[in-house]
Amino acid sequence: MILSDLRGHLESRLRAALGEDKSEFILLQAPKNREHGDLALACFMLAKAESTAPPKIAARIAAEFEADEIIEQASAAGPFVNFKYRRAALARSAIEGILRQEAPFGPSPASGKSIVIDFSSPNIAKPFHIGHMRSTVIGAALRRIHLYLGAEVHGVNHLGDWGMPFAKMMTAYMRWGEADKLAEQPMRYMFSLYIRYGKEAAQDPSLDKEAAVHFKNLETGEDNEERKLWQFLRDESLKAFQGPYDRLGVSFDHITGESFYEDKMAGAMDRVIKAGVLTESEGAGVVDLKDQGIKVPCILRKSDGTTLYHTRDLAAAFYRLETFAPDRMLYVVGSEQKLHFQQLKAMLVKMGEPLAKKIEHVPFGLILAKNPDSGKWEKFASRGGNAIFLDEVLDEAVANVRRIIEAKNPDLTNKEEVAEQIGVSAIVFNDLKNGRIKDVKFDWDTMLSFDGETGPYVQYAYARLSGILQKSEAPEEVDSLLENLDYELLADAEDVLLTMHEFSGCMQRAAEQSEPSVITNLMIKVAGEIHSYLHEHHVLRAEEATKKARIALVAASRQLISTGLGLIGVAAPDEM
RNA sequence: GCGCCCAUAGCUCAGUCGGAUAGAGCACUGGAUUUCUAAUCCAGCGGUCGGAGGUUCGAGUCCUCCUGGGCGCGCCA
Repeated sequence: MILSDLRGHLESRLRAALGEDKSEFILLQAPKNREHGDLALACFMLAKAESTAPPKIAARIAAEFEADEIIEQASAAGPFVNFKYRRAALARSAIEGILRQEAPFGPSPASGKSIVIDFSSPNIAKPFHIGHMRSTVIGAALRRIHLYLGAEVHGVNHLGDWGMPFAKMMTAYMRWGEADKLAEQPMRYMFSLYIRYGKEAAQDPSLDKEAAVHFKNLETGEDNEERKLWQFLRDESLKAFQGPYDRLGVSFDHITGESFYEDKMAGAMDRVIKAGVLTESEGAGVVDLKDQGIKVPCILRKSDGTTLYHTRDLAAAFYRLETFAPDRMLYVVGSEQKLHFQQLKAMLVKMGEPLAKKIEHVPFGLILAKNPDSGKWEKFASRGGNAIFLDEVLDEAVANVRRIIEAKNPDLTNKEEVAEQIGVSAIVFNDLKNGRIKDVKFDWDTMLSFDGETGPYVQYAYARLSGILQKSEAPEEVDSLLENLDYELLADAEDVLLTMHEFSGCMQRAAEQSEPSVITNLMIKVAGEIHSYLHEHHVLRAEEATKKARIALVAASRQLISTGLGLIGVAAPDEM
């Protein structure tokens, strides 16, 4: 049994030394300046609790602290106590933990937690454009992160396959559509009809009324024309979406769109009525939320009797609660829909449903395009037809990678495969690099730049490590790799090792805050430290014992980067 | 008008529960390669953390107000 959790070890020692009642004041933090130490305890709060001066407490804790097999020393510096790990313990815990794939470096055993993640959720009969990417890659990353942490995860693609947007498509087709063109290229053809609808509906409001009728027919009819068209377009859309999903390496546990709840909405409405919160307003069925601090009521039934987004989300929430018994229900949906989820939660609170507490909206920023005339960043308007299709972006990135490969590594064997991996990854990585709430400024130069903090930068570190490992002819088997290893010889790798130890905390934070960028940034940091280390320390030319130790370090770094990139959905080719 | 989000280096962004001297990348300048892959590394340049108050031993981080930008605000999703 190895001890991977060095911080936990120090924490429990301090709790034992200071008393359990002080445990809330034991806040360990890595000093910004690593020269101070590996972990620091700020004594301000302890000092307050004992009403003495912080430096005094710090001095006392440092003096009374006895070194052990993990902690080499504790030293007071003003109001701080700085702790330093033994370098061998630091190296051993990270390298063995990673190579043996023991939690927290490896996958955790089943936690018993169940988590539903609603993500991607594109509207059917529309092309998969750049705007759909964020929910898709953020949600997919969260799904993998929670799986790694041992949760039972239900990733749901809540397709927009019901309601008015689809009714509008239908209206356009029924007015202007031609069957043979639809059969030829369904998605492209429907998109052109959709743009036409947008233009004509702006002039002629009767189109929307017509759409409402079609929706009513769809929702009430059984085997009518609307239903057949709906089935056809849904099937075609799913086929078409598989392309981007495959390229992005995204998978779902359930593909259940809004239509899935068609027969579950009546039950949900019954619960609303039973809870006594449904009222009539201008012919519609609404739940007033003023007492919940929300001015806008929630409409569940339109005056023509048809359902809405809220009705389906309510039915979906009940269904998921009963089917998956989740601890958390995450909705990876753009920040512009914040009010919607506030209303959904408020409505459930008003109904007295504890389910409300489980619902978490995971909002993210918009993708903005630079207006060439004004120079301002603006939202992409898909209706205006200036949407950028995801395939277009990925193709462009891949083409750029091809050029770079020809320039830098023309002898690479599987160029096309690697170009696809690196190109697609660069786009995904770029999306998951910044905090999800930030708007993404879509800029071709940034998107296609592969220097510095980018996917290829991390992949390059991985490829270098792979190359060294291959040339080393080291055994693949972990036990022999670690046999008779002198960890003292890795004291010069302390920066890499300390960063490796951040993995566990980053995973927790990424999961709790639904923030995959934490992992992305850790990978940049690990890759940077590896690049620096390899520059200054030769592995294969080192003296035998040192070489053995460094090979283990290389193998562990490679494994950790592989894990991290895997979690955010970025490929790790061995050569590039 | 009301509500929510954002504002940190020229640009794009990190900054963990409030803790020591605010960090990266890009761009720019200079340097490193008979190489385990230079898609790399090292150094330099660059800051009124949007502004003003407040809380605190301590604020980029918390509170209030203001400014600028974005998003949203009943039968769309």
